[in-house]
Amino acid sequence: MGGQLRAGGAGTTRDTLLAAAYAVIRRDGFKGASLDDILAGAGLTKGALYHHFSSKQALGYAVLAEIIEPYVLDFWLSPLALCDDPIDCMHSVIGQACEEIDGEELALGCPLNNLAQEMSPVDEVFRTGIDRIYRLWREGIADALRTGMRKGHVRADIDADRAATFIVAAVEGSIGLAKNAQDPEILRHCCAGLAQFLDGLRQGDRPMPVEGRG
Amino acid sequence: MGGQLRAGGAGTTRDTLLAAAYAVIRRDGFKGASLDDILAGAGLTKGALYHHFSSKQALGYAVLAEIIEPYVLDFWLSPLALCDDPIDCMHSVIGQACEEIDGEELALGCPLNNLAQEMSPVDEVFRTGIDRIYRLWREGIADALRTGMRKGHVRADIDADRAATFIVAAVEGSIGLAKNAQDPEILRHCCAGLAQFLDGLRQGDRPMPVEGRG
Amino acid sequence: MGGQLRAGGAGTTRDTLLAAAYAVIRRDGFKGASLDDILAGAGLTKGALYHHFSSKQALGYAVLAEIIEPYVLDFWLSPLALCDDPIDCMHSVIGQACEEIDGEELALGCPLNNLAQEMSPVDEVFRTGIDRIYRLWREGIADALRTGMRKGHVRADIDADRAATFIVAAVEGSIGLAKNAQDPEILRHCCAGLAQFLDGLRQGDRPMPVEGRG
Amino acid sequence: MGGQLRAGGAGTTRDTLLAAAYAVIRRDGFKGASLDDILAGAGLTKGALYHHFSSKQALGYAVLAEIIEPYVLDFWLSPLALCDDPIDCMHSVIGQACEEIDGEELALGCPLNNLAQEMSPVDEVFRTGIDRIYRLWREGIADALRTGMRKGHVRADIDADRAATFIVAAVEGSIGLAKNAQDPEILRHCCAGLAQFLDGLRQGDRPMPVEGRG
DNA sequence: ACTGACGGGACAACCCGTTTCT
DNA sequence: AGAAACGGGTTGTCCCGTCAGT
Repeated sequence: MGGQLRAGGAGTTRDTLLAAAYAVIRRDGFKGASLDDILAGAGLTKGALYHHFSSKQALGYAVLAEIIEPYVLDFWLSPLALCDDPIDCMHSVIGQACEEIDGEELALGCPLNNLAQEMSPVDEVFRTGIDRIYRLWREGIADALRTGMRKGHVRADIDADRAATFIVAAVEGSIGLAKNAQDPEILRHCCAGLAQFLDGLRQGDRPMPVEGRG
Repeated sequence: MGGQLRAGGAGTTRDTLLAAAYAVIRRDGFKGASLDDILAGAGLTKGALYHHFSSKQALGYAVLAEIIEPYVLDFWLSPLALCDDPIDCMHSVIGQACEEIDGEELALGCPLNNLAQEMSPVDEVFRTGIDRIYRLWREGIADALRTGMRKGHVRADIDADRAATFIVAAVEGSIGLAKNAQDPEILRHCCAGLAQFLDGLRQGDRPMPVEGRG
Repeated sequence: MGGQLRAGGAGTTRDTLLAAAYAVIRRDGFKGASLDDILAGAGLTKGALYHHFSSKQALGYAVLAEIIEPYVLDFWLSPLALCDDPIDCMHSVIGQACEEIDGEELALGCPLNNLAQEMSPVDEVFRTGIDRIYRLWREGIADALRTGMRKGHVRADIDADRAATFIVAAVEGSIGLAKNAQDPEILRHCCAGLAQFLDGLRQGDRPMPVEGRG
Repeated sequence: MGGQLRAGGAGTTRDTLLAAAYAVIRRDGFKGASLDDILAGAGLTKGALYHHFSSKQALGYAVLAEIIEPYVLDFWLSPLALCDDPIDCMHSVIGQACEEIDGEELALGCPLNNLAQEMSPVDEVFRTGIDRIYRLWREGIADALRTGMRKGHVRADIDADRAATFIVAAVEGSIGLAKNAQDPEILRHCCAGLAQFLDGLRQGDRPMPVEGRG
């Protein structure tokens, strides 16, 4: 494809469209995102959009696969590949998430969860693409937990797949709750609960006592 | 609201509209729900709707306040008012939720979370109404945990508000994850993780061992 | 239906829409007819149109069934029901058509043939509806010819169905040719040829000599 | 036109475009034929098209003049130049047309008539070009009839121009009627009627008896 | 000679609200 | 109280034409 010609340089028109679409979709949802808004944000016109994408659906699928998927997997999984103790690692990733998500970012929620709740009942392609990301996310955590078991950091009597699934669910639920409350305090409380659950997975049985009441 | 005037009689036109709106909104989201679809489901016409509600927004707010709020609070909180041990009680409520949510119900997700993720960033009235329900839900659980502390069923060194917030977040996250996966197994795994967290709150320190790997 | 309420009075909104659509479709074809043009001609708006018709297709089908079909059948068949000699009768109908079709009317052609040539290869519903009209038209002529045979006006050794089919084809072909030429002379020449064919069907074997050269 | 410059070589890019455009226009009409479809069929892109043709209209005019005109005139007129008896000759040409036009070909109708009915009221250049072809067609038949008169094959008391015009009209009407019916039987019936008309033009006055009823 | 990106406009479909009338 | 007609606006889609680049 002609795309190869400029694969080296960043900032193709296609990338501009994806970025603008990502921003509007995140704010207004997929159905609520108007193409005119996206195009205004990208500084382009209908002709450009329909040259690169056959439909609004196709644009949305590309945003999911090329923007959201790498972002989520990179943020949550790549630290796990480098760390020694997966529980320590997840603690720090969650802490980082709590810090980064503030102000306007907080009110927008998780782009993956937003799409999932809106589109999965009505669009099978979206649902499949989102399911793929969730599966990779869960498998990445489960693999890290199993590695941690072999190294003696994680209790061996737990089911890594189930724990990973619950961790993902709790993360998404926490962000979603804080998004609606528009209150970073809520997010921190949830992160504390999640941290408590993570500590329950540590080798050495006895969970860490919860930090004193605020 | 005017609904109180005819609260005695069942099956009013207003109730029919609310029920039909609830069904369509749950499936298609609020923006995606067309008034024509709702009206067709109710067997009524525009005139009836705008006689009872001033706008689509007003209809949505009424669905939230009169259908979703009582449903959520009744399902999750009323058992806690009757039980002795809140942790046992929540175990059974969660178990009930896991059983009830299957097939088509599973794919539709939690009506409260659906509305929250879709509307809270773009409609402040919705956000406030949803926030109210989440707050009541969290307070109900926190109150039950505090009562359980006094009775000696719950560890005294935890923060009841934080734990309650995390529980609500984990519940919504679990349903949301299972909704996208369309897989009741996912929901059961998440419930097991949540149960594990709940057991960590028990007086008597040592968490229940997780059931053996499937 | 509510339509019964105003069935007695002429000039319903629906009729206005049909008439305006007929005019624009006849001029620009079905695909070329813009809804905005039709609505401007009717003095109405989108809301009115989509209240009465579910789509542009549905509007087109209604124009075919409620405007074009009665017009064609009434113009060509009702005289045959009253006449004694079908060949005399068709002579006069064809003569009437030649006179009526002039100027702007000539350049627009036959509305039935226009729709047939444009839509029959790409829209099965149109094709079926048009085929129905052509069938009724052919059958009406064939019945009249058979009646004429019994009365001794028409040769008994011809196939009435085949003759009727050819007559319809020749009529449409003649109008179509004159439409493109925008020349009423062409139409008159064709009508003369058709008249010659009709005379060949008369009882008394020997065809009328053609009128002398122009 | 520039086409003459490369008339010697077959399979030029220009010819490819014309062939692809002819195929799509025949199926979808001129307005309905999208340039993207034509280009996809030709395996070329916009740049190639607008290098050879200044607009979609120009492409259509070229299809008419360089594809349709030679095809129609060659099919209908060249046999007449070789035959001795024009009526015998037309019988065989019509019979050939009846045999060749079947299945998918039947449903597409006559490319000349298709263009005429769609475009002649809205595009004067098309109308003129089509009129030219019809005129040449009619004149070719009329000339053959006049030659036949001199040789004694054709009745001398008819107007050759009028007869030729009616023959062309009847041919187009017959193909058009069969196209809509999607029934080769209709076409055969019409051809029989046309054959009957042709026999009425023979020297020797008495028309051939029609074949017995089917 | 030909490619691909892009501009800009038009169209059908849909949707929410209002109003009139029964 | 409710049915039906209608207004007015927005959205996704598609399509023709141009232009810089090779």
